[in-house]
Amino acid sequence: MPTIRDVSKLANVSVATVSRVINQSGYVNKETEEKVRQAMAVLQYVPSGMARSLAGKNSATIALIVPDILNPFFPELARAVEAEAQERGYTVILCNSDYNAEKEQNYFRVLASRRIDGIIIASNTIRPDQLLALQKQEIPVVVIDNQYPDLPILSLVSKNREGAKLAVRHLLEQDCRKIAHLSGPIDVTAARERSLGYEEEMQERGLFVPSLIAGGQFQIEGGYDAMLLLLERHPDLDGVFAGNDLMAVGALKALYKADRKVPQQVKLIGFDGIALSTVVPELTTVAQSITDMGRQATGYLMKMIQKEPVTRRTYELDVHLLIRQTTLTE
Amino acid sequence: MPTIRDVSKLANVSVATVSRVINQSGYVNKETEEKVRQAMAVLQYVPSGMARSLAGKNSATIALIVPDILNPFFPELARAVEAEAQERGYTVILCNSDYNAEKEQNYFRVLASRRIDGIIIASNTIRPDQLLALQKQEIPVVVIDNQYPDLPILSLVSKNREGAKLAVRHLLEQDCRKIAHLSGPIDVTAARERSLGYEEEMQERGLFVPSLIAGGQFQIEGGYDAMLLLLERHPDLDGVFAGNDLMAVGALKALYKADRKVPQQVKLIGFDGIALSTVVPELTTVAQSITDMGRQATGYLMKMIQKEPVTRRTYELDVHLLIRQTTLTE
DNA sequence: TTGAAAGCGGTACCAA
DNA sequence: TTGGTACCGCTTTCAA
Repeated sequence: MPTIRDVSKLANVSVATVSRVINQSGYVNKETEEKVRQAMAVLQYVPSGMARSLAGKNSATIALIVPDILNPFFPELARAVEAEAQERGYTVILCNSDYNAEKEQNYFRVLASRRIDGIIIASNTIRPDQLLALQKQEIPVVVIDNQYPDLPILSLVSKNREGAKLAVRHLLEQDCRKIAHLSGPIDVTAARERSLGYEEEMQERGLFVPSLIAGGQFQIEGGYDAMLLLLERHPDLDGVFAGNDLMAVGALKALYKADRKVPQQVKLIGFDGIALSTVVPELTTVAQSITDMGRQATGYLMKMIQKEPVTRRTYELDVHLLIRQTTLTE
Repeated sequence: MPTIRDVSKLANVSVATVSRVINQSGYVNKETEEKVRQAMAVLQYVPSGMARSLAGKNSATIALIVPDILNPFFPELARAVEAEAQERGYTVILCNSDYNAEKEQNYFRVLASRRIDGIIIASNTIRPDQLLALQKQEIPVVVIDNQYPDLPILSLVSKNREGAKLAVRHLLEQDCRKIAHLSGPIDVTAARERSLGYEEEMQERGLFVPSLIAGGQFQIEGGYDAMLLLLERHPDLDGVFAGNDLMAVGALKALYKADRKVPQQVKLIGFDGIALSTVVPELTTVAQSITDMGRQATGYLMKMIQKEPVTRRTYELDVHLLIRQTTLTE
């Protein structure tokens, strides 16, 4: 691979000059610049990103840490982050922690050694003090799907509570009265918020019964098991609000197995709006703007990296009801 | 951030010595080593990966290029690649090309500038000459899901043709006689192979009719549209072999819309074995060992990176039938 | 407007 | 066993 020196020799100028034309910095004579560009073209020269980072300051690389790349929510997020980053000349390192705190720790070591410019974290295993530690090391961090109200941490979350209320209200409008809830892991903020939204809305109408709630992982399995449990407890339930779409799919399977017709006997609504939710029958869901979330997260991170002023607080994104087949009795 | 020099001062040794203990290379006195380790711990020293790469030779980074991160096949693949790479101390850069040749070209520039150690490519937009060019630049490449029989390119593919035959035979055993096929994009090797398998198997029994084939993208939409088309052409079809699981899901939706009962009236089988295929009803499919594929690809790549001898040819992976609900009349 | 040279944080060869 | 030091490829003063 040709180096900057090769170019400088071929163009008969100093490396400093070549560097200037590469970076469009400082004064360079038009003709000189042309000579240099010629030389670069001839040699097919591509500057070494590593050397640049070492000499300069930034690595033009950010990391995205997700807890479960198999959950379609995260590929969608990754896609948006990656697209936005690429447009700004940044490269994304994908870190999949598999909900494993140890793997996550390992990532932090690796990322530190790479002098990453910033991190987007969508993981619930992480503790706030770790985030603060990163910031003290001057590493900008944006958190997704988790919030720390009293800490100077920039985070992006959907209006989970509000979305849950939308969901419950929609079920009520469809004449459901015995509405169950499949809640996600309590240590996940989003899951808690959604459960709270459900609870508040049900309380308000005097419909709340604790045994209508069953918990599980944010996965198909978790939804399946929880649904089966609820059907046992309340064979007459007529509506289900699942903590996320994956759980809703699990619930769908359980309902199918238990011979409940969806939506005729039981109406079902999920949360997330992942593409997969267009199964048969298509899932009604509370959709998050996953792409917006990814793009915005990347945008905020870039601002922090460029030391532009950003308020480190929680930003909330709108959600909207996506009414499809599982709640409609046509 | 502390540097190797900070450590050397604190430990009262030279940077060379510190470097030796970091890399466990050369002779170092036990006690000296201990001193150095102490110093590293005190300073919380983490060597700069960039500097190491610049001075040494490799970047300990590989890239994974996928055409569509939203297709669950690829997150599964990415997960495996990432896991295997991490175990070997490598970092993975994820590149999502969205089936866009231009984006892909851009990636090549970026990756070259980063002096990536190797690339795993699961993209059909790429041309063999580009792969050869990479190899000429000493950049090891492993291709997934595409093959170049006459070129010295290491590639990993599932036994697509054989899998297709398995699928068709299974449908035949379930008494299907009018079996349609939703084929993927012809420029994707895997899609072609699967179509060929279907064709051969049908020909052999004198069941082949060209109009039983309809093509589309390897996505839900593509399957949906193709299925609708086929139903129009052959309202009496009783079996469907979809080019991949996503298309099968689309087909499921179309069949549902057309009021065909699956599996009672029409039996359906997909290809891939992605987790999502456990929708309702659960999809029978020809499963690839996606995780194996990812791990093996990474393994071969590592061998090439370490200049171990590897035969650059096409390696085929077994597939197996995963019989679930869409082909079973209980 | 251009060039010389001092780093950036390591590695590795050669002496001591 | 250890240390001195010349790079790796690029950026960035500082002078010319």
